Amino acid sequence: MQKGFAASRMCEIAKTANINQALLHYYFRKKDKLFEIIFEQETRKFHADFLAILNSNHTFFEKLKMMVAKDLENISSAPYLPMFVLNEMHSNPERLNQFLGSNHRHVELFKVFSDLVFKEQSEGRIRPVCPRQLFLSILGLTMFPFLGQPMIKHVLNISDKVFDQMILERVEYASDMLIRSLRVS
Amino acid sequence: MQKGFAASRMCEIAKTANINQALLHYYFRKKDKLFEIIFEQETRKFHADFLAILNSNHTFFEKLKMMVAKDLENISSAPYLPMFVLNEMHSNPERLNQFLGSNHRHVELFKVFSDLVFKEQSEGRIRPVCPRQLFLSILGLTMFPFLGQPMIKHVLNISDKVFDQMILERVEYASDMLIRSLRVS
DNA sequence: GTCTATAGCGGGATAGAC
DNA sequence: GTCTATCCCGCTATAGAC
Repeated sequence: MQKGFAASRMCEIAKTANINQALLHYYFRKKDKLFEIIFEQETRKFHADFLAILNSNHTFFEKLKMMVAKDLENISSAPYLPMFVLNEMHSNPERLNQFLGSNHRHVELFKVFSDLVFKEQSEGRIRPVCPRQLFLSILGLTMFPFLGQPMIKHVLNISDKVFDQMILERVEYASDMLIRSLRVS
Repeated sequence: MQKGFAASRMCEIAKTANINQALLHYYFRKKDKLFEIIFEQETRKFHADFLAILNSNHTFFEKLKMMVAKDLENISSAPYLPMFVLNEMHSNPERLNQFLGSNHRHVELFKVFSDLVFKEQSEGRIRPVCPRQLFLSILGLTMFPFLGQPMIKHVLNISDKVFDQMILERVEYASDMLIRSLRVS
């Protein structure tokens, strides 16, 4: 996940797993196949958590905060995942169809979100807003710190510890920002 | 820039440039060296534009909007750049010191931004806010759509044309969001 | 299932003619 | 400067013993 598909070496993966390179091939056949399994597995959790929150009984603003919190929590436990997934889709867009093309899980997820936004909007609880822009903003606010982690640590001139602290504080900061931008007053 | 360092092929680069692979090596010696030149060159512009805006005579909110607009404009003309830069720093953090370690351009840029935020804050024109969090938010709101472009197009189920339109509208959306979150009222 | 050894090729880099 | 031909290493993948 740290190095991405092309820069990863089968022998290095085997060594890290304390097994032989031949054994690694015995289990997964091909590097491609190993990749697909990891990719699919790691992606699934995000989808499930988001959907559970959207379908819960909380207010919209509560849901927003929960999404931000859960997203930051999930990524924190696998900080290389966002870059891994997004980079692979950049350098190899065919993979997209390969995995997401067949099932429409993700498209459906956004539809649930979008319907919810329109409902809140028509009932006057939030300002008029484009659901797409809002969705991108949520993901951008949570995922970007991890996507840019090495550069950010350098530019902000902070240690690993301060970075982690910043991520903890980001739940409050990002959800507050989203909510302020949506309030009708 | 699309495929990243590891997945890029010298022969493919040569073919695209309509030259011979040997000639490519004649000019740049090594793949590494070619990479460094591109990396350094492409990174420079962002820094200069940001600094110019921060040092201009506009109000803070105007500056915010200009930063968002200029950032989106710059990235739009090189949509693969953010992923190229950030991914390379992920998979090969040593490069960071190699390029940014020696000169402190970027650290200084953030200091200018940070000082400005504190000034606005102490003079009561914006709510108290952590400059780091705000800085990350600006970059996240502008860069994420490009970092996640292939996945976003799929999840939102939109065409290239709609995506481009969305980016145009994002200047208003993102700056509005930032400003709403900072207003004192 | 787990290992050693190696096939086989893709790709970076160079030699050397022109 | 520009080309063709080629070296050679690194990496995926497999063959085959145990």
